[in-house]
Amino acid sequence: MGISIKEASEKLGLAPHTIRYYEKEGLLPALQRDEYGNRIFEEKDLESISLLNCFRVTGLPVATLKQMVDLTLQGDSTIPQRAAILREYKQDLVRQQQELDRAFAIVNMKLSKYDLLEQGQLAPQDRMGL
Amino acid sequence: MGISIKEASEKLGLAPHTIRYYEKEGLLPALQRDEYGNRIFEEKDLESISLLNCFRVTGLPVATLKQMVDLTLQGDSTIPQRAAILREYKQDLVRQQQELDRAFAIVNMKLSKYDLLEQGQLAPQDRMGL
DNA sequence: TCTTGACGTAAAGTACACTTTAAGCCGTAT
DNA sequence: ATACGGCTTAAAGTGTACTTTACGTCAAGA
Repeated sequence: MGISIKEASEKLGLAPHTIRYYEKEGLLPALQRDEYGNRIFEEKDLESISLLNCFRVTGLPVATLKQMVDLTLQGDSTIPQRAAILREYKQDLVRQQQELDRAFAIVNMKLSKYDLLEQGQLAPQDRMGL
Repeated sequence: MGISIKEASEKLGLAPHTIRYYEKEGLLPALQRDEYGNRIFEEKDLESISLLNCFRVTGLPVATLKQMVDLTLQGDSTIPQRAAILREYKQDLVRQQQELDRAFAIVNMKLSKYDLLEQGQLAPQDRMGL
């Protein structure tokens, strides 16, 4: 049925330690164990972890994820609080999007400038920092 | 002519300490001082710091920024190395862009689902984690 | 049987980027 | 004249998210 932490780790691209850490922090409250106490991962667990990881790598702190999980365990009455957290998080995603756009623009500009310089097409006074 | 660290800090939205930290790490090698040793910031310094900050908040480590600054100080012969760093960084920006897109999609889906649930329009079995 | 490898826990350690602390100098306002 | 606010330095401290270590259990293969 379910898979081991090693297999889950490989499917998710996360270290086994990181998954144990997430469980210890209360991010995976429904994880099953086998007769020896080993964690068993089903498809829904992999999806949960993948979602947690997606939010994590885009800047949502572990503590906030924990808060969301706890609210979810309390039932539908906490939906307004969860929605509030998500709306704030979304604002942050927008900010990150803007920063990413700016970084892209600068990198592309510099890379084309480097190309021209390597071909000797650009005068020195047209150069810029970094 | 130039402005103080306090003013620069306000213009950039960075703590004065952070700017001093960047200078100490070698990220600002050309910063001028006044007769009392106080840092003086000109427009080009603000631009440099703003660029450094843009790259930083989009995941480029301080150590890599330092590497770029050092290479730049060595002249045009290091352009190939700088271009290589920027290309790798750009790859990472693409990865971040994808993660951001996924996070946006999930957040939007959840927010609309919350809206429907609050209106009692959605059956319980249609609900999802978090 | 015994070693190997994967799993477990708890706790300490690491990496990164600041951030705070401590101590001191400088020019102006009271 | 002396206290205040802003600047300086060097070094220690903080927060976050892992990551590593140390130690122990278990089941299968040589």
